[in-house]
Amino acid sequence: MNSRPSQNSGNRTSEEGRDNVTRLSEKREKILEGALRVFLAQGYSASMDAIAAEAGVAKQTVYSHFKDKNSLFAALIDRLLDHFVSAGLTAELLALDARSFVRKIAQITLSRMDDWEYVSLLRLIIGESGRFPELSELYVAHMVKPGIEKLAAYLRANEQVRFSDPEATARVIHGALINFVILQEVMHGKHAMPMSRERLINSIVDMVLFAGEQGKQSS
Amino acid sequence: MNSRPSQNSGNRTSEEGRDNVTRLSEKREKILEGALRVFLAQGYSASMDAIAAEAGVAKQTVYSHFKDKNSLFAALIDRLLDHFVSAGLTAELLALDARSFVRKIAQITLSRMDDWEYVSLLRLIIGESGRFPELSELYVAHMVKPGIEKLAAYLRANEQVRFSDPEATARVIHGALINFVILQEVMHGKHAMPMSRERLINSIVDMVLFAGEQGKQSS
DNA sequence: TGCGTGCTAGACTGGTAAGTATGATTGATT
DNA sequence: AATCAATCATACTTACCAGTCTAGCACGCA
Repeated sequence: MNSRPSQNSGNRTSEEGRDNVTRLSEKREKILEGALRVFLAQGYSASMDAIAAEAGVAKQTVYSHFKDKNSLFAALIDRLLDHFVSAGLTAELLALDARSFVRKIAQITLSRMDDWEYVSLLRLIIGESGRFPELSELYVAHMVKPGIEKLAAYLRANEQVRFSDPEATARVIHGALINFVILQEVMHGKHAMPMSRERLINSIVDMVLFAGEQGKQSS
Repeated sequence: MNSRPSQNSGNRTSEEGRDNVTRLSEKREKILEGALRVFLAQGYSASMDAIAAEAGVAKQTVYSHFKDKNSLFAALIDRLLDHFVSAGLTAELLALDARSFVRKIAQITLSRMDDWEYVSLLRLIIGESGRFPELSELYVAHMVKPGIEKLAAYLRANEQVRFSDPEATARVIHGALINFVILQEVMHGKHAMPMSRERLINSIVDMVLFAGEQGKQSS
């Protein structure tokens, strides 16, 4: 179990002639990558020995870059949240008509179902939201809130649809999408209750467009 | 930390004259109740000593009723799933008109936000869905699938609405509701992005009714 | 050449936890 | 009164783990 030979046997093989700063961040990078794999696979209970081994680095090196397990974990989640912050929702999307816009948003959101890292991160953040409420609040503040707000802003601004409460409507759309990811992938529901993404997307698009249309006619 | 005096000091106080079977299940019950509080509060990493102490029972007694920690955990989750299996969705609800029906379903689902046990169970099952995939599959099979199927059956049968894909529509509704619980309570999002249940419910009801109406007119 | 820095492997400390073992107590049964 | 089964408190074994410590190695710099 811990008989990992660890390729680099204590010496710096000649091919690394970079400056200090670069080397420093290289180790830090390796540690974060190892921590990513181990934490996402095993949860917070993963051992620091396992992380050091996975990173191909001495345990002491981990502690020279991160104060303790908590700090490493928090730094990793921070990093992951940065990485996943929806770069989507910008510029060209906003120019789309309502039908294409909603469909595109849905496709982008659901495409993350294929990303093991994203699915594991979701599970980890929800699972540790008792022990680390700050981290789940970070997730909400950095990934959920901006996404819903942009979606709501689009719904409010677009001429083709009108909702009495665009904020709440945005939540319905977002919730339907994210919960699909949680049900199918995080909770392994795809075997017991399979459903194609297209069917979900079509339903969402229909509901939004029909309801948005209706909103225009009344009031 | 473990200086808990444990009221009952090794003797059965006279007021319990029940038969063996009753006493047996009484202990088992106490253990499960202690395990419930401790597991839901601390997650699977809770210690067996803590559980025994919380249950007011000797550790050995725990092991005489449950093979090991895994079995106790699984038995507890089973029990909790049974307890939460939506007794709703029966009889009188089905007789309601579409608007009242959807609203009622939504209110029932969201009312669980106030239930600490339900919120903690959700967090626990999702968090441990990596380590215990069977349990999350149990959750899906026992709580999610029946609920969505009943909802879909209603949508399919009701005359007032028509959807091209009632199954998918049911998922949208369910996802919007459950994700609201997860966001607001499990992930502590209610401070960063507050929203009243009524607003969400109104949006869902509007979307469902407008879209269901539209489905009738076309096709 | 010699020093400092960042790293390495590995041992160690102190604490916690799962599961087992022991021996006593108690109430029910015979 | 003797026995049995369930329970109790406590201590033990084994294992893991966070975090520290040691001693040595390799590279860069002066």
